[in-house]
Amino acid sequence: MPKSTNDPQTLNGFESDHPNPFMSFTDCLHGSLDYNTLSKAFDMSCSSSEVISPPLDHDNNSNKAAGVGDHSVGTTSTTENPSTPNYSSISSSSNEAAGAAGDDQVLDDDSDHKSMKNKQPKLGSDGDHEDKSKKGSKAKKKEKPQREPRFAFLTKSEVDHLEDGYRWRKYGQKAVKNSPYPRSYYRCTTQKCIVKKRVERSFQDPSIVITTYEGQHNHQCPATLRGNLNLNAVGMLSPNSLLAAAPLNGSARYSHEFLAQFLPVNNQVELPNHYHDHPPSSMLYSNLMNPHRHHHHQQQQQQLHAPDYGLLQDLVHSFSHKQEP
DNA sequence: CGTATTTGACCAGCGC
DNA sequence: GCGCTGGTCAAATACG
Repeated sequence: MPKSTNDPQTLNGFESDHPNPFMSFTDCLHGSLDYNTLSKAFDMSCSSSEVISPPLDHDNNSNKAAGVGDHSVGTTSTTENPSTPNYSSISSSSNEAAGAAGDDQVLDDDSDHKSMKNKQPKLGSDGDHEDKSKKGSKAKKKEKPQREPRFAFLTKSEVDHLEDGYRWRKYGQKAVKNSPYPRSYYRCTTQKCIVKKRVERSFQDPSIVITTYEGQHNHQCPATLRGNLNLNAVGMLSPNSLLAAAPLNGSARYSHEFLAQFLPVNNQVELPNHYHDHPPSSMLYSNLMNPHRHHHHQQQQQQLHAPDYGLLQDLVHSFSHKQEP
């Protein structure tokens, strides 16, 4: 799985020493970034900024799902093309929020209960009687499993499975309705770590990959441990690949503040020359927020504006609205 | 041979 | 109640 080491951004060396107070994706992923932080961000946005994103649920779930899909995970072709930065967006949702908003399934939290559920008697397996007992317990009470926080990264990349410094094991793949691209399900391979992630690719804009993380890592980033700072999540998902951010749940709202937390890098890191041609996230970010600037990036925007289905659409629209009051 | 991926089946939730 | 859909499991397979 670690085959795919894409990450165009590793080059930046951004996080290699992200000296700042801002958190890296990695931080976020392994929990350094307190969920509350995000919540706060959202709260702020809620109170201070306009709603740019409709609850995900307003659309049909399937559509959302349809919008994106993924394929090969393990790594197909890692296109480490420094010249082709990925643009990604981040979004998050909180447990409660998730449930409350009745958000859709793409990010749906219920994946948890599903996992809890005891499915599979499956052939061969001893599941039979166990299953029964399980069912019994299930029947007793289906205490809702607590939902894990989720963060979605909208990434513009040719690589489906973005290297984020953690090790993932693929445990499933499903075809996405209305999309030629499947959705892949991954689980952190670290023991006791329940973090999961879903990778989907927009079929309208196949260059966009949506990675949804669920839960927080309760361990150090393997890459970091190895001393390979370049493998930091941020490095992979890269700041320069940030496209936009959007909350996954209906209750959350976008905000500059929120985004700022994920798009800090630019502010504190000096970019390689080639980034002048391919401005990093912040650029894009500002672009998203201020469409009238950075013309040559409007392309990206347009892609995003395209009536996509699914999460992508939501995300995109959110931004669109935000931009155009 | 151990580990990771693929793939079909299973299950729960939701809408009708 | 039925069918659809998303999410997960685990046997089978692939890969090193």
